[in-house]
Amino acid sequence: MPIPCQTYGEVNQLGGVFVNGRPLPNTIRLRIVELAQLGIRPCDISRQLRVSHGCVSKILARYNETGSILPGAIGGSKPRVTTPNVVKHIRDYKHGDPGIFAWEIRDRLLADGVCDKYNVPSVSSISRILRNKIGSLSQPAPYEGSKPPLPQPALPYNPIYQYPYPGAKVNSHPGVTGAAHVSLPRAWPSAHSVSNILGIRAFMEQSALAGTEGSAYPPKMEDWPSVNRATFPAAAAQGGVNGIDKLALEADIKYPQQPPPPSSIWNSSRFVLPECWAGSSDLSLLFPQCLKAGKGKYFSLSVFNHFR
DNA sequence: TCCGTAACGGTTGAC
DNA sequence: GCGTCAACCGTTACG
Repeated sequence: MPIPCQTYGEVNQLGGVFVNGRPLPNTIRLRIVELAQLGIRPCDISRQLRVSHGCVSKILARYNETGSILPGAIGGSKPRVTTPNVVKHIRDYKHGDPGIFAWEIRDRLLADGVCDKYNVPSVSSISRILRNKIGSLSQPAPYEGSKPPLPQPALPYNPIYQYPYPGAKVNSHPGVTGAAHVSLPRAWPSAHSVSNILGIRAFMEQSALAGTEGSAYPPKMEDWPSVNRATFPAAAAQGGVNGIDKLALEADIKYPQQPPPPSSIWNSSRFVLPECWAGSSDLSLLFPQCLKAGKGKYFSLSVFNHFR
């Protein structure tokens, strides 16, 4: 039984803070995968970060499967399977054979490749379509008229859904195959992959650019907010939770507003802390790939290796 | 002791 | 604006 925590949600058995129903901050998720890649056992990661071992297991499993450390899309509804195209085919089948059964229509949708097993309408759905949308064959369907409907994709899944089909979780990144290993850096250029994230610059730029057109991430909390919050640094002096600043965690939870502009973060190859991070704790705690290069300045490890 | 996973209570967002 | 539904979340407990 988690202990209620007045400000930051609840405290788990390990003493870590979590918010029920909400994903862990990306910083923690990243650390979990980083530590796993360093060969640290999940049980040790769990204890060190004060995250339940079940959660560690889940995050690592997901990373193995998808190459992404990000949580899935929360909320929303499943897309409709009865797209205009499907309805059209149902109507065609019915028109060609008025005595056709719904289950036969379902089989034909599969056989003709109109749908696959994941998005084929149920028999009851087909019956409903026959009853409501088709009814009398002499009447045009609602969307058939002088003004055609807007085109819809054959697979109407909302792009925010990473996995097009239930039970068929595939990586949404191009060129990604199923097999993956935690201990090996990803070879593909995944915006979510740790191998890319470990290039902290890309990490930060994507964070700062979240929400801009073409960004890999929507401008929401799920997308790297915790490292660009004005509240991020001060919490170190207040005692971290899970090795992560409380305020950073809180910032993650509350969807704070504006990340610093990229230009304020990156100065050429140097990572320059935004002013709002003044007095920051050592970022290398969160990002071991960063090397402190002086007051408020960090180098990414790759930059360091390049110049040494 | 470690790990995978089902159950649980919770949040979220499309409809 | 609100309720419903079905996604997802992390924790906990169990084997």
